[in-house]
Amino acid sequence: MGITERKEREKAEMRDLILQAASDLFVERGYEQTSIRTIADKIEYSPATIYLYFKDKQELFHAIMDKAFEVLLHNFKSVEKIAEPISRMRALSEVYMKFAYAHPALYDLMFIMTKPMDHVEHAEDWDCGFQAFNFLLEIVEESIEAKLVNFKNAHLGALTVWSHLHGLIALHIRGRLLMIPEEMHEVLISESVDSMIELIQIKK
Amino acid sequence: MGITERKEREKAEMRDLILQAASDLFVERGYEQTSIRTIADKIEYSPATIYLYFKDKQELFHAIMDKAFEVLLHNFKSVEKIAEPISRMRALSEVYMKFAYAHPALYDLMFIMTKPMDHVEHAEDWDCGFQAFNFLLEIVEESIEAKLVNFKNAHLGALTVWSHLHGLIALHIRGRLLMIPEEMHEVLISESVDSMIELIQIKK
DNA sequence: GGAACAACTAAACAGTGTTTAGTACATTTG
DNA sequence: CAAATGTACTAAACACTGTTTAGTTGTTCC
Repeated sequence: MGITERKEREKAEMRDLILQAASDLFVERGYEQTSIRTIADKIEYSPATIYLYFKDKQELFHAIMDKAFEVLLHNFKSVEKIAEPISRMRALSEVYMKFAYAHPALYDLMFIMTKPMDHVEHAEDWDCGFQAFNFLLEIVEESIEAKLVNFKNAHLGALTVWSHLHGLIALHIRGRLLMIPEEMHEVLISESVDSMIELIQIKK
Repeated sequence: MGITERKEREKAEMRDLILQAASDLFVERGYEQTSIRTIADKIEYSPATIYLYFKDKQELFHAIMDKAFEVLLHNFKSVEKIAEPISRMRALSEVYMKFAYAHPALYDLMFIMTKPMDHVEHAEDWDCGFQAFNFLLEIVEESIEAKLVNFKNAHLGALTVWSHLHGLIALHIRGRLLMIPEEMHEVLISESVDSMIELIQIKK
């Protein structure tokens, strides 16, 4: 019965074709400028076809977000081999920042835009986000146990680190750092991350 | 010649009427759901009239943002009387957080949304943001001079504090804290701010 | 009273996300 | 093999969006 398998494969390929075209257009032109019609044009199908593979535009962009999280989580895994928790936290922060700078549009989709999250209310619907957060959470737990860091609990520590990183990126991506000369941005942001990781450590 | 004055006053009143209607609709239904037509309906004028007072939707929402910044800056002024810089920074942070929680839609407009900023490229076009940042900058400068805080320079300190506050609010407002139980959010966020202000101080 | 000007609007334009009804082809069945 | 079923796709429409144009109405000025 190879025939149904072939159909399934073709279906998956078509889904991927749409996803890839949408992702490319989104990265180069943004969300608003990526209309269902422009995606359809790019893959040379009619707009209605896209609705045979995705419920609506939101679901399509949620799928793009999921793929982006896969990349981020894959990058995260590269720091797992670092034994010392503080070094691992430093490395994780760097991977996170690098991802944001390499793919600002995708970062936007994952952590800033409302659109892909509008119908996500429960944690189960955002498994990818959960996994990424757990990565940080475990590092903080280990750091607390090793008395390297002085947070009341792991959630507080993880939230503090994450919100600092996110705040820097979000203000930058959304153009709110106009009051700081542009040539200072990069240096200042990486200095801010460094100093934050210094500050949270317990002084000996 | 009171006649031209009356006309000017009427023009300003009409502008304010549009602004207020748009602001109300935006706060209760969001940006997308606040169309030029719904604003026009609310004030019982035709959609085209709105374009006699604002170049486009973006300019209209930029004006709403400006008004929101006026409120924030007014709130900021209430901490000026606090002499001790660290206490003043703590108070400023609280005012900032309280504003964000009281007016999440406006906070979004001021610090997250791309729309009102799309045609703002130079600092001069964002005077309000500049003023708000300076408020924090001066406190950090004073704290550094008094050796209460150990940042290399004031810009680094201000960016660190602001991005942390913004990160917490932005992740919360845009629904990215799903991995943390909702009942913990408020406590955790205020604990995070407190601990940050503790950490940046020089230990004696 | 007639000209100039201002405020306002109806209607249209080009775009959006999405749905419906129907076509054309591949597969399965009698 | 021919007819029936099922699947993939699309043209066209619907109800919306921001914005512009041309034209109407009413006020102000000489």
